[in-house]
Amino acid sequence: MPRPRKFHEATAVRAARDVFRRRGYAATSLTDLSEATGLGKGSIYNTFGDKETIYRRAFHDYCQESIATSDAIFADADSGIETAFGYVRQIIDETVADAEHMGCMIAKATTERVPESPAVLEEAGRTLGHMQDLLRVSVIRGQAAGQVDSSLDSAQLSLLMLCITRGIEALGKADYTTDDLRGIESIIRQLIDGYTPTPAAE
Amino acid sequence: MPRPRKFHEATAVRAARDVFRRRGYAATSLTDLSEATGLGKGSIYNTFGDKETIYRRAFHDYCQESIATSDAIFADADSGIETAFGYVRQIIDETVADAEHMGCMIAKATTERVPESPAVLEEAGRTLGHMQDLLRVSVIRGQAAGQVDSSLDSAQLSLLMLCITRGIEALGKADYTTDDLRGIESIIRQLIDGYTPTPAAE
DNA sequence: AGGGTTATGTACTGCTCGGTCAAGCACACC
DNA sequence: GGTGTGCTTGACCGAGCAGTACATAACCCT
Repeated sequence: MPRPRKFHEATAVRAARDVFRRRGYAATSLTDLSEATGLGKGSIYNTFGDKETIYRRAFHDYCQESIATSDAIFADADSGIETAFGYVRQIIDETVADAEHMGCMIAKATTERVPESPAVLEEAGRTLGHMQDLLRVSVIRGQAAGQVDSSLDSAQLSLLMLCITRGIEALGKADYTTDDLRGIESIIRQLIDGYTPTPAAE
Repeated sequence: MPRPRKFHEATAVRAARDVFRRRGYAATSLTDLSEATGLGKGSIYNTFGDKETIYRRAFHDYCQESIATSDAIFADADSGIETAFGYVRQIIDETVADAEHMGCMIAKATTERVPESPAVLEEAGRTLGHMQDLLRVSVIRGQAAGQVDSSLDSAQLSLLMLCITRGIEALGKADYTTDDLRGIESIIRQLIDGYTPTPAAE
């Protein structure tokens, strides 16, 4: 009986997400969102509630998409540690390809909204945790396959790699070149490949 | 002949800096700045010009202070690579001690203001470049002292370490624990210490 | 075809924003 | 101690903000 919506909710969320990603939370006005989504303010409030809620939806959408992309990369389980390097490479490619410098929304969200918004912190933490889990599986398989020395702590190593991806993202925003970022990938690969435990130190 | 200012300019900049660091650029109002500095709006405009200019001054101040702190750490030239690890440790300590989650202003500035503000990008790039230079000297000395394998590319390795500090900063905002961050320090140290070039791969 | 229900568009609210400005004030110099 | 300079104060501006109210429109079901 009710009048149906004439817009697609997920599409609107994605449009809002891109605006937030470009401008950040505070600098995005409802008018911006209205223009980007094509919805009137009334519809926005009717559908989502206030600005904070739209942002959360948009951020959630971004995180889900990131997770899906990563899952796809890590689906190739047989390559062991190579899969993890592939993920690092993917982050580099994304960073480099991001000509508009929108940047990763997880970084943007935590930087701008934490500690003000616990919901953002929680979603970001969960998403990063997922990435680390994927990396860790890859590390462990690499250890099983003899690609990675088994004495290395897989939790620490996977967190290091997560940390490096976050760092790459940050450096990308400061205009470091593709070659610079690839150099990071290459040296960490070299260090992991060339690691042999010394008898003295554990 | 003119009436002298009754405030200390550098003190006002520091107060403004802290507000910007906490709230970010867009979310900081002139009223916030006025309250934090104790100056009237008129005085602020008279002294600094518009909001953008105050921000740049504040950011510049932050970068200078970061550089000074880092220079002090790296002044101990004899420790070679240990100095670089000390720097990483310092970033961890800062991140952990930052109970208010203000975060590093370089990260905040590049995330929020790039590409909109080229001046911010430039200042951030210069500051990060300085850090990398310090790290690189430390790496090279470490190689000379036999702490670090000489076949490793010092530019790449120093950029990797810079990258890791940026990553640590980012993870800190997502509430990773002190132990997690220390684990990152420990594993990168282990990788560098335990690296031996394989005859096959360079 | 009509009615119930919800979506939509628009005008509007009260507020706060960044920024201005004029009037007075305090000091260093004469 | 007067005078001029430029600092300070606080009222003020138009614009844009997040959010609301309400009349109207569109659809499904009966």
